[in-house]
Amino acid sequence: MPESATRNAIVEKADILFYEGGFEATSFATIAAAVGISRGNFYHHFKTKNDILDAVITRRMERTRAMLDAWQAGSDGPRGRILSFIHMLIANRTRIMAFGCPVGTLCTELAKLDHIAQDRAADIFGLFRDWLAGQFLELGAGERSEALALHLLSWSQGVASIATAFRDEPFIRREVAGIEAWLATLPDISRS
Amino acid sequence: MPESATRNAIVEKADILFYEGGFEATSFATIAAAVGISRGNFYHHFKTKNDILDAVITRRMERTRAMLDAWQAGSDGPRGRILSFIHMLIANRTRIMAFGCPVGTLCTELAKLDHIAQDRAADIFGLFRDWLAGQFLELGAGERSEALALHLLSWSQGVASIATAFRDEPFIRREVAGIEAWLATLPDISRS
DNA sequence: GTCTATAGCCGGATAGAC
DNA sequence: GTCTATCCGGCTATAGAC
Repeated sequence: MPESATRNAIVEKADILFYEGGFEATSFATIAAAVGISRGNFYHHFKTKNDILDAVITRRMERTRAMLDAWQAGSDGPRGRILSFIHMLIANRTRIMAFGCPVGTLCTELAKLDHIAQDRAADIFGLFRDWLAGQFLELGAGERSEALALHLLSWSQGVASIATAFRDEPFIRREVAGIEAWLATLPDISRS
Repeated sequence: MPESATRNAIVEKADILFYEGGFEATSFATIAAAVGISRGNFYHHFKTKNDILDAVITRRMERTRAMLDAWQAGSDGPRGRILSFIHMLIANRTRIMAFGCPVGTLCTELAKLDHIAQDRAADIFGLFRDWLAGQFLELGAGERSEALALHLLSWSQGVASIATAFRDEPFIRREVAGIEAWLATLPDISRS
């Protein structure tokens, strides 16, 4: 996997276009035009469409890890770090109302296509799940940590889904407030 | 809109195929083959792909209304009727893990395609929202009824999304139990 | 109403010149 | 590495026979 400015540009644009328009609906021609290269050049970097998808998922994994690491480095404590996760819903609200959650919508589309990369896409969710479970563990949730992580992941997915269907921004803010209230009810053994 | 056995068969198969494979990925040829007719015959009944989508959405609206009416006719009281809604997650768990929620995934796909029928698809959610709001109103939730309806709709969407990504049936059952517990915490003024 | 045949376009993918 | 040119197949959609 050699570093190449063109290759990086392709993956970056494909990432955006897959999110905004869906994987299948995004053609090579669309990506090539967005990058500003010919279709022929495209095939020098990626043999098949699945190769691009693979690269996009890899990119998303890397960026997700980097984001989680950055949150981890912030000295907010587990509760503050979970809030960082929750507040993505507010920060990205406009794009969520237009296109849904990037991870959830990709997983769903790949499921319907019965695509080979299904599980790799779900691994992005896995990064969030494991990181959140780590925070809940620090809060003292013990064995319930992973269930709580999945619950919170699921909650955010539901908010994204309904927000997309109804383009309802107040709904997002109301639900985020609800999540914060829920989080506040959890005991914190880390403050002792 | 004349009644026709062939037309009905087309809409019925298209409904299933759109759900299982997605709207855009499902071709006329696929539907025609599933129904057992030629593509030419197809165009006698539907001029464009959007026409089929319209018919599918109309069909889903009708079937949703019928289902909600049936639940309403059951004499369980508002809390029992809300449980009927929740238990769809269990009853349809296998298909949800494979293809997600029929309504949510359609709305999301149409959003990405920036499709004209986006709002009509969201109207199916609207039927559930309004019906659920009616139940919460009966429970005495007053002005909070619609927010509670959207919250429950969102919750079920989140469960469907995560269940699809991880194919995790125990997760579905755990979350359904969580929803039931949440429902039990709501006061009921209808029993007086 | 149902069929066959076909137009015309666009998708992914390849070959080869520069 | 980048381009142009091109192949092949599947797609939506139409025309017209039966």
